[in-house]
Amino acid sequence: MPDSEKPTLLVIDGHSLAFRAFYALPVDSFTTRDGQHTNAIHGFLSMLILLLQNEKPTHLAVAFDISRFSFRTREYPEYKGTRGETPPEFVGQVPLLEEALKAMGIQTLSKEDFEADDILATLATRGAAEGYEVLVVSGDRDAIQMVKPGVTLLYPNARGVSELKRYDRDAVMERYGIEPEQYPDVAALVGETSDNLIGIDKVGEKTAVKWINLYGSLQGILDHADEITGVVGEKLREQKDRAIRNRKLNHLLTDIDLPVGPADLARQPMNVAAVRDVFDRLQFKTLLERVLKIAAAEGGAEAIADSAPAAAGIPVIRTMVDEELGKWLSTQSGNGQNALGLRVESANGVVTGFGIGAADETAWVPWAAGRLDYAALEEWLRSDAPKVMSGSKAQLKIARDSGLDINGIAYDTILAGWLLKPGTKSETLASQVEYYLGETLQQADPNQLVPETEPASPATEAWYSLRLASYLSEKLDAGSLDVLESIEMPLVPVLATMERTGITVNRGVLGALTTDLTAKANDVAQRAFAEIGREINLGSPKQLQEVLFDQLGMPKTRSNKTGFSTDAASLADLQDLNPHPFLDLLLQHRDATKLLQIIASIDKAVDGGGRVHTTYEQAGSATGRIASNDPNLQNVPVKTETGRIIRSAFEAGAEFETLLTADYSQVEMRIMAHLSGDEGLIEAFNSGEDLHRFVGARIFHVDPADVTPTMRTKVKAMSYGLAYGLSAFGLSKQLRIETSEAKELMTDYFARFGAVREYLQNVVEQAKVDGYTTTVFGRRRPFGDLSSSNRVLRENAARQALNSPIQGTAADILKLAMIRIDADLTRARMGSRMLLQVHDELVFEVATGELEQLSAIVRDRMAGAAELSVPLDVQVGTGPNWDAAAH
DNA sequence: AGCCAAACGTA
DNA sequence: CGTACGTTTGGCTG
Repeated sequence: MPDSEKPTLLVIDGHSLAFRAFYALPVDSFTTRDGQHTNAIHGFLSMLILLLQNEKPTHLAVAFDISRFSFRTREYPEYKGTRGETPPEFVGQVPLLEEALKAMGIQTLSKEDFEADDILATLATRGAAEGYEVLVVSGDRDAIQMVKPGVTLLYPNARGVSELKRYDRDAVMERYGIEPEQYPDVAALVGETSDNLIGIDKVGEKTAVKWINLYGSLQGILDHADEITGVVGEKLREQKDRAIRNRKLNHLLTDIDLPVGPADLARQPMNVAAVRDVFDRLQFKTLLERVLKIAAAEGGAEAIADSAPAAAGIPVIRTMVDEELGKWLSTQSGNGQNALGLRVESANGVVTGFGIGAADETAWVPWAAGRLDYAALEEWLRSDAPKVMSGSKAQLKIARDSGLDINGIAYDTILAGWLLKPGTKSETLASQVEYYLGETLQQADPNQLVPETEPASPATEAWYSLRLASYLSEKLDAGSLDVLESIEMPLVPVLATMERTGITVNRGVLGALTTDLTAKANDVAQRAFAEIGREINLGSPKQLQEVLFDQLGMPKTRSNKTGFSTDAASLADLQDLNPHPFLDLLLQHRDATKLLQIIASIDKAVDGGGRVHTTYEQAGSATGRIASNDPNLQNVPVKTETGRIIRSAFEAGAEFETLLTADYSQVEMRIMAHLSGDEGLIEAFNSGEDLHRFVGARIFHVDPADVTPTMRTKVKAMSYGLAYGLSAFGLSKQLRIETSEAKELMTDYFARFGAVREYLQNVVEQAKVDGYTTTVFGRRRPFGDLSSSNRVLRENAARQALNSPIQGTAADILKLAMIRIDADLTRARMGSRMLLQVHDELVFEVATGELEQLSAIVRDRMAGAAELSVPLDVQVGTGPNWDAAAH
């Protein structure tokens, strides 16, 4: 059999290669935003990808050492003893690497008490005997002994892992002048510093090779030790035990017991979704593409073969209307008792049909406005008969745009998947089918005019939604399921209504402000240029760095990836240390351009009716909050005078009496009081006194009336910071006070409100045990890094963990309030409408004559959304615009 | 064109 | 060395 037709078995020493990569690539350039180091993973994977492309292995495995201890260290405790502690930056990367390999369908092997090289040697021996072309990848020189006909060693050169040198028998002969199997004899004589194996003094590679060629083997040399003259001969006779010991230790075992043999290592198809998931987390953009290309190339035939049985499992699609459909619907749904999958299909925002999925049958219902034979369908859609969807809010909006309302949306697989894994970016139906069911949902390729494969029918999509729902419900714990059913699902139609309603924006106000700010920005820019004698792009941090640190020679600020920071805090520091008019002008320019940018993003979103419609991302945040985008109406300026002018452009619609805003005051602090049970804090909220004044009085031992504004500022910053895991250092930075004073402030705080500290510590401890945190309502957020050996990762995770129950509970509370307010508005058939949600605030449009009624409902529902050990305080304000309605 | 980092707006 | 987001910009990469 010619070589090209032999199966190729590729076996890799995972640790040695990853370790090489770790030292070959700079740690700093390979770090995720979260602080996870990835250089070893990156180096390893890029090498692996090259190997997959170039060698096209049919069989593949990566072997890892389990620990640094093996039968060799038992025999000789000093073995590898010179190696210092493995750097923690490296250790943390190995599990992630293993995860990536698993996603790529690559088997990893390890065996207690043995080293990876023993696994490789065993597999190489068996592979060669079974007719494989074996490629061994290892950075350990001992691996040379594995080389023989059918076994080639790929050895990384000094420059890292990007280039591998091929050692077959001839290459070993050429490089070392001996047969591969003689290499351990040479190494035994010379010694191996990296393994802490000392050789014979005065014997180097040259001498050892000469002897081997003379006497054939180490044994031969020892047998003829008397014939060797000179000092080396003496040393050999004196120290021959070393060589014997070394030879014993560097012999790789070729017959260890492994659970798998070469044949079991056949390449497996990649789990594309899992690959995406891991690579996304590692922030490997280019590598992901290269891997996906390989997956497509090699998985093509297999993937189709794999999906064939699944495809056969997809029920036949029936196309029905009217009476026939009515009968089918009532049968399949058990008269509205059983959930059916539903998919609203649309083109250019207009409904074109509905896919409906039952357990074993699916239906496609084409739809066109105004036709009469859809009575049964419309009745079912409108009814409370349960429906399972994927991405229901967008579909609901489109249906409503076409005059069809949908009730009974009981389950959304996207929201369920998010509750299972909050913090990962939100999924699509196709990605869920792939990830959870391991099947492929054919999708329309927007880049191809004539698609290669027919996209799945909406009926099939509906059927998949139904299957996913039962799968995901199994996976979700009771608390998360309760959050899904009692919070997230009821919120869907509420958000859909808010989005469709939008809010009126006065473009005149925005236009006038744009004119002013543009003039201001230009003026400030010109004056800034005059200060530095040249024109630069003030929006370019890079150019600013040149001006500040090179041209003006200012002291260096805190460093970031591109050099030194020019953010507002750094510029303020510079203004203190090295006052210069340019700094203030720059800040003014930043301010003006930022506002202009926000205005522009709002302005371009205004529709023909003068309203702006944001889109709420319900499955976007890790804590349970809702996000707003396109445009983001949750970051409209409010803190500055000019910012408030922007807010004043948001007005009540022409037919409405006024805007009403309602927000929770200090909701997160109240939740902290509740969760910690701190009696001091609870008393603070029950006393009716201003919170920060109350706390300040306790900390500084003065009467509430004597709390100065400075004291109050400090207390306020600290109180809020606590819920974020603020350190004394961070507090000192923010308040621009000495670290010692900040430390004292915190000590004094905890002396008075000790249960708060206890609670915060406890949250992290509990999360470490459970692997997740929980809100008051049962929403979970998983944490994996709380026990990480990487300090940055661990401490980041701890801060997130202590904040999540607080922020998440606040999110749950407002969501519940929204659901109940919406229900009240509907029940009372009111004309007033809920427009915006900004985390702890709601904005309403008040219909004429409804102000009192609405105000009462909003107060009642917001204050009553949760029963905490402290009251929920709601502030309500009204006015013609968002600014005026604030209080 | 697409992606990243920086910067900054909100709660 | 403070949580959670989204958007824009400049600048680099392909």
